[in-house]
Amino acid sequence: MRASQFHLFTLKEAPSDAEVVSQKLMLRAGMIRKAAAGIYSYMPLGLRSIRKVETIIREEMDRAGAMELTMPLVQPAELWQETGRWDTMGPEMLRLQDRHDRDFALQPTSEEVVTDIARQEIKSYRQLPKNFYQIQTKFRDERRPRFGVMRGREFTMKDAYSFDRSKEAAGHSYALMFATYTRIFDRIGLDYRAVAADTGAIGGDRSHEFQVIADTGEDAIVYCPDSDYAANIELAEAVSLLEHRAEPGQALEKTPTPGSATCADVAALLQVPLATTVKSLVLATDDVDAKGEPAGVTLWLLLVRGDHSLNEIKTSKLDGLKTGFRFATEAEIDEHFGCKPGYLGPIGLQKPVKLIADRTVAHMSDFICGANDADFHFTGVNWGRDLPEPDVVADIRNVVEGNPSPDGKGTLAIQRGIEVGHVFYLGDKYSKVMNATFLDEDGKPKHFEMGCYGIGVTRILGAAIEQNHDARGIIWPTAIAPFEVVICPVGWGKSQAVRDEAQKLYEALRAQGVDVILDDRDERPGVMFADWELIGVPHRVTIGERGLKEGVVEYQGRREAEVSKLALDTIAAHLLGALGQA
RNA sequence: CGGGGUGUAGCGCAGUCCGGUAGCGCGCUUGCUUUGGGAGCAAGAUGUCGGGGGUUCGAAUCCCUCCACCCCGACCA
Repeated sequence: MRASQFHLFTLKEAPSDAEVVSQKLMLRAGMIRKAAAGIYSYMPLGLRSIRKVETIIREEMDRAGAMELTMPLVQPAELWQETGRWDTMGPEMLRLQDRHDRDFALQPTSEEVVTDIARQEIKSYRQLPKNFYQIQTKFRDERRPRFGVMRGREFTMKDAYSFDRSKEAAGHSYALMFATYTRIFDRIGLDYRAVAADTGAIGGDRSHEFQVIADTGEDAIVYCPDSDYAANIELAEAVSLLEHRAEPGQALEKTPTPGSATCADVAALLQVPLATTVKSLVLATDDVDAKGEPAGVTLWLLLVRGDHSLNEIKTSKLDGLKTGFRFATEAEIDEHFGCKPGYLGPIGLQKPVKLIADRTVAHMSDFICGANDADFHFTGVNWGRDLPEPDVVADIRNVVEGNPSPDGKGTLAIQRGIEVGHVFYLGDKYSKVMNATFLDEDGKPKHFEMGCYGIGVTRILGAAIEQNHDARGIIWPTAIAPFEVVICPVGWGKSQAVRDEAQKLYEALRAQGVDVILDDRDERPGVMFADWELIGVPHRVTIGERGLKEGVVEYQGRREAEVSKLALDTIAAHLLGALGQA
């Protein structure tokens, strides 16, 4: 490719509405252009990187025996009504009508369509296993699109769906996809980690996320440096930090704590460690009677140690809270506790509430909690003596750095991550409701055991940049760079020797299959260097008259601080070597 | 969806309080000079001042209304 024929358009300043670094750099480098909130055009430069990601995914999916197809972007409401998701998906799914007023959805995902395909096409266990995938545009009408391509509304996703005859076979499909994802992300060349993940609305018992490590990631991932334990913080198990409860050593005392409404304030005021305090959080569930009519409200008091935070995902799995909960209103709190938030505690309630203690809290003694009296806390509180044992003891907190690993092999560390892939075991959730069956060996119909596997293609670009950039711009991993090598001739317009040598090298590299661009725009060197550093091409060769007189050209890797001079006749081999290693 | 903010040239911004010929920098076009890290000089082009309505002799500026976009939060296969 010659730069004069390519559409290059770089900006010195990023549009003011761009927030994260990947979004700014992609806009400045001319890779994307915004059309509306969360909706982008992929310009030729950006599309080149997209295509490289897609190619790697295709090669590895095909290698794993999966088959590519494409399913419709506009999907009929009937299929979504079959699974009930037409009603449960909410406004995240964009709906539209055709000229006959029939309802359709822009696909946010394709379980319904693919399950419909399977039930029509797959009749026998002899046809199993099968794995269908597509690389397709998705649309999710996010309440708040942000971070450029990291959380867009329209985006490209590879979604795959496996069909198996048994749970055991589905386990093999899952393992194969896990291994395939590992190969894909290894090839792309990003620093990533596979972590156990919450299964969310899908349910099922197995799920892993592939997280690209970046400080700007939206997810917190927990891992143990001394073992292979790794999980999303939503899921990561928090063990009790106290082996067993110590005997009471202090008397219960009501202590004035004026103006100290948070655990941190109380600990500072009383000059005790934050870990001796207990935080009270109040949730509410709206009860219904047998007829489905509203039947009052149940309040739940959740206790976590003062330096810990509530994990709402874990909480939502507890009996009684599975069907949804909300934070209690001030009126409800006042009615049950006789006190405003800030000084709440489990002792001296006006009305009964369900008491749930975190594992660590259940083992604490001589702790400090609110006294249900404004500007007062209890100190020296002990279970059994000062208040009854909690109704439920459960893991309801987020782990923090340094906690023991649940596998008992060391302590936990935490990093931020960007979710770029997700593998799910679905079971028969969709095949059952859509009555998708095949005839098994025994002649009886059985529901497919399914799995689904997503990769955010466009998000990978954002994640790659979040992880790899400097003050000058993007630093692409070679595998997904829009170009592998750029040749910058200095004095293109006036030096025949420079033109000749630049073109010779360009042709030689092309003949070797190198993805090279020749900057024949006759720009000044500063302009060329700045553009290509912004765009992030990993290898640059500079050819000028000055060097040619000595028979050398200059090479600079995008990550290298210094240029190195190389003999003209060795540069092609040097580049091939550098690319081979990448 | 709740709270906050911003809309003026392709991009970044000033002008709005206090109404009176729409500006600056970058980019773009043309010419000359220059040529190893975002060149200099000169001459140019580009705006329904987010939309609609109102007040006024006169509105980017004041009032009403709608819209878009951004940030924080909540939400999230």
